[in-house]
Formats: sequence, structure tokens, C-alpha cells
Amino acid sequence: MPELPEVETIRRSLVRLAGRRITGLTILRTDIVKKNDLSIEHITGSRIAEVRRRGKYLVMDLGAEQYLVVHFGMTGRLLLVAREEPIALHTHAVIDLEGGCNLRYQDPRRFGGLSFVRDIEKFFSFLGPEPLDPSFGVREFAIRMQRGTRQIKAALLDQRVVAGIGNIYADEILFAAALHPARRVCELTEDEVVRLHGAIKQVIARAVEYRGTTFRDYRDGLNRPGQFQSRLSVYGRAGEPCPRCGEPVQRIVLAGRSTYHCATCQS
DNA sequence: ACCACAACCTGGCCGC
DNA sequence: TGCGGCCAGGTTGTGG
Repeated sequence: MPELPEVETIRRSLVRLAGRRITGLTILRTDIVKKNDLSIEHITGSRIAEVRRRGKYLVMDLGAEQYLVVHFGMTGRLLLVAREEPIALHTHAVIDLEGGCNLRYQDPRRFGGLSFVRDIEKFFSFLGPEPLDPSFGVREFAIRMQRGTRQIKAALLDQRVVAGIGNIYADEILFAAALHPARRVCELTEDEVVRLHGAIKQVIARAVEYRGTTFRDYRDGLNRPGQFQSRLSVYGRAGEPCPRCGEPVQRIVLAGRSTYHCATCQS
């Protein structure tokens, strides 16, 4: 579910938790714990020093080289609620916070989960650069992205190339760059790579401004939907007119995923 | 080493 | 109303 803009919006909705102490942790379903380098006793009593994000991962710095990392899969939510709130269906973890609030992880499909991590550098070592980081340069992007012969769509979804792009924004980025998603990475011209790099930064930044896309399940930490769904150019718009040329938007399947594009504008 | 594809889950929607 | 089929913001393992 959440891609970079959604996770960034969740992060912003939860920065207020910095400084708050964790007074309890209940795991209701153990299979959502992906990695566990820490003990529950260690986490209980620790203080949230900072709420960060890396790619599609939310990171709570608990101090003393301890981190709680959340990945939302397709349907994960992390909601800040009053302790008295009834436990919703598919709630798999409850974090008690000082002051009477709960942070609750719910995830019907259970593709996401929590990791309790010591070595955060190592944990994220596989990830590509942050697209919104000023150091995200076109040269390094070209080297990572143009390795191999696969289609551009598949390369954009590869978190080792750039961190945080998923199915919605891959399609939006390719539309913005006027590139056909089935093009092979090794055949792109220098000019096209520059265009793609620019489109990544522009589309992701704009989606963050609009607080992400709520297509069906996504909510931020305070249960608020995003606003970017109304600004999508092609994703989910099969048959509707292309905003640039008016020809109907096509849906095809690429890299095993629904892929929306304009066959006239994107080549 | 690379790449395509199935598998992991549950729920919602559509057509019969 | 009920059931089958298809679809879904992601990642990982398998086999070619």
C-alpha cells in the first residue's frame, strides 16, 4: 500500500510522538514481526527519540541503538488512538504510550509488519537512494537504473534502484516523463534518463504536498485520507481521456502489475 | 546474475 | 442472497 508519499505523510502525522515514552507493547499476531533483534522488556520503558522514514519504511528511533521499523505492505495502518478505543479487526500490535494513547498496527492482508532492529544501517543497506534527497543525482540513478535489460516499469519498482516508488507513482512518473513503461532500460537515451530522473523528483514531491493517495485503504496516523487521488493522470483511469491528448488511457500488465499509460503520449 | 512469475493474505466488487 | 472470479499502493522465493 503506502509508497513514499504516504509513509512520509504518516511520519509527519506522528512526529508529535517524539519524546513520548513507550509503556507497553502487545503483539497480537506474531507473524507480523518480521525481524526481532530486541526484547520486549527493552522496548517497554524506552522513549521515542525521533520518527523517521526511509523509502517505504517508517522508523522510530528508540535511542540506545534500538529502532522500531514499520513496513505497511498493501493494507497496513499505524493509528494513534485513545487507549479506550475498541480494538479494531485485524489489529496485530498495540503500543501503549505514556499519556493514555495507543499506537496500533492493523493490516488485513498481513503483507506488512514490524521489525525490531539494532543495526539500522545494515537493515537498510539494500535500499537505493532517497528520491527527495538533494544528493539524488542523475548520474548515479542512470548507473543503477540502466543495469540489465528489463522494462523501465520493473526498474522503477526495484527498491535497490530508488527507494519508495510503488505501482501508482511508477505509472505517474512514466506519464510525466512521456516514456512507455515497456521500454527497456538499456535502450533509453541520455536525454530520456534525465527526463525520468526529473519526473521522479517532481511527481514524488507533489504527491507528498498532497499528503499521498487514498485509492482504497490508505490513512495517515490520525486516520486521515490523502488528497492526491484527484490529481492522478493515468493510474486507475483506464478508458478515461488522457489529460494531455484526450486519447483513452490504456491498462496493460507489466512486471505482474496493472500498468496505466497513454499509448499516444508515452513512447 | 538477471528476469519473469507465483505465492503470500483478506476483502471488496461484479456478474450470474 | 450467495457464490465464483477477479482485483488490490508490496515483497520474496523459485525456477529458467
